[in-house]
Amino acid sequence: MILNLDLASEVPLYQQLRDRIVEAIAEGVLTEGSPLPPIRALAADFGINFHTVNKAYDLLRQQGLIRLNRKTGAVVTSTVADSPFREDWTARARTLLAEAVARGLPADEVLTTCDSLLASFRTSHSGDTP
Amino acid sequence: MILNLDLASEVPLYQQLRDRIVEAIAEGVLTEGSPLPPIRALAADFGINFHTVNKAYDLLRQQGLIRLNRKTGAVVTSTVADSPFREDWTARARTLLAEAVARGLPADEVLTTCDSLLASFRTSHSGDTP
Amino acid sequence: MILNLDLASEVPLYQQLRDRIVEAIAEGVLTEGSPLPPIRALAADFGINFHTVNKAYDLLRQQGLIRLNRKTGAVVTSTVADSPFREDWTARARTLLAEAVARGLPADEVLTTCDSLLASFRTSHSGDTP
Amino acid sequence: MILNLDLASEVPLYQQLRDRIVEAIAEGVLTEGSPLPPIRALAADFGINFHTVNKAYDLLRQQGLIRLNRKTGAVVTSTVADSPFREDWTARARTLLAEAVARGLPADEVLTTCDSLLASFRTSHSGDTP
DNA sequence: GTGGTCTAGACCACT
DNA sequence: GTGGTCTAGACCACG
Repeated sequence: MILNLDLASEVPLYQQLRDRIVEAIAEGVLTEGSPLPPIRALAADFGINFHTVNKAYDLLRQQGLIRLNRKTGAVVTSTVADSPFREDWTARARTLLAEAVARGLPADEVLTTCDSLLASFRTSHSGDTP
Repeated sequence: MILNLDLASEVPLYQQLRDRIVEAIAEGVLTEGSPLPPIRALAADFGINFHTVNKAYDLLRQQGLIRLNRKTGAVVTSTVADSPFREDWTARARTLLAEAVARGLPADEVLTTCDSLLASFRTSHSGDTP
Repeated sequence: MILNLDLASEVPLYQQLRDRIVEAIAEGVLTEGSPLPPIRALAADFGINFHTVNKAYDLLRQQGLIRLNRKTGAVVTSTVADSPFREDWTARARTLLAEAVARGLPADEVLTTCDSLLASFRTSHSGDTP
Repeated sequence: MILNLDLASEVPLYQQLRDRIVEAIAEGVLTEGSPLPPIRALAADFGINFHTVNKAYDLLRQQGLIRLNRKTGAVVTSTVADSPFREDWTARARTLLAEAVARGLPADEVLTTCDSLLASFRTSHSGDTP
């Protein structure tokens, strides 16, 4: 698993880390039961504070995407999207899509982009379980 | 134009305000040349400080969505999405879509949701001039 | 004389107008004694308020670049840069050049750009009086 | 780092502050990674409100010259001039140079002044690490 | 102890 | 009557 962090970005490191891991899960690179690297190891890899990694893992735990355990470390869990999540997500998607439309992107181009992005997830995912 | 702000939200007020206005533009409720309410008037409507509204308007100005003018007030401008915006937007969309997939939402359902949201923009927009 | 105004720009119209006229003088398109278009005619050309043009002309008058007269209209005057102007200009140049350097432009490239811009003025100017 | 602000100037304080910091970066007084004074400390130094300093810092952040962080405070970042900046800067340089020429400054004197100003940046910069 | 947000209220420039 | 600037002071989030 290769994660790209941008140290110069405006986005907080823990947020980037969470985002990259979420993307890895969506892509199927990480599946249910997959172990995540130990916090300290990952922190050492990036040369960042382990508290930062800890915070990212904690965010993922709160969202039910991983389980933290002293023995097993952090492992990916399977989740079902509950209703509150759907509502929240749809509201955020609404804002993001609105931004694209307001900035002049044609709706069909936006939808095509979404489709491509989703396809990139599906492809990598389906490849794992033939 | 009715804008919903959540005073108890984690999201800063000025951010919410910006988001609601972006959505209004996407919906076609606000079109090129549409005047936005004066800063102080809008602040009074919501019972918030005019500096907060000012910050939201300033964000919109930075993104080229509105123009601020002492004479004419704030008016919506037409914009064309430039290349940096497209890249940035796609990256953000990627993260958002990944979150949905990682949380267990089927890709086709996600795409349907996006389509519906985009359609809701199109509908309101085209509905203005039958 | 063709002046390009950007109605969508952040820069005030009267400022743009002043800038374009200053550039025309530097280029030699307008020389000492050249008449400027009547305020109302210029305003009509651009479809802007004549007060805006008036303000631009007034700025130019304050800086000694033109003379306003009921009979002759606005005519370009020859000026010699006085000491206060030199100081003020140098300070502004310092800030502008600093911005280029701070943003990573190499000093020699910046100087070359300045040279090219100045050459473009010289060329047009010298062509008028062979 | 000594910054000169003119409280009586037409130029907004936050703008002056931004300009002085940009100059300090160009001079090499501030280099990549250099910490800027905390907003409130700088405000106290000048006897101005911290919101004013905040606005100056925010401008610098928007232009990619500094990074703001709750942990590390404000630090100078290295930037590469992108194409839009180059165009914008050249347009502004054109106007500024035109003003000098229109006011009667000989082109070669103008160029010499630019050269001197740029040299003053280079000198201070290279002089730090002999 | 840092920057970020929000409130409150002043005066100014422009028109 | 508009947005723009500046001051003053509060509380919060982050680390």
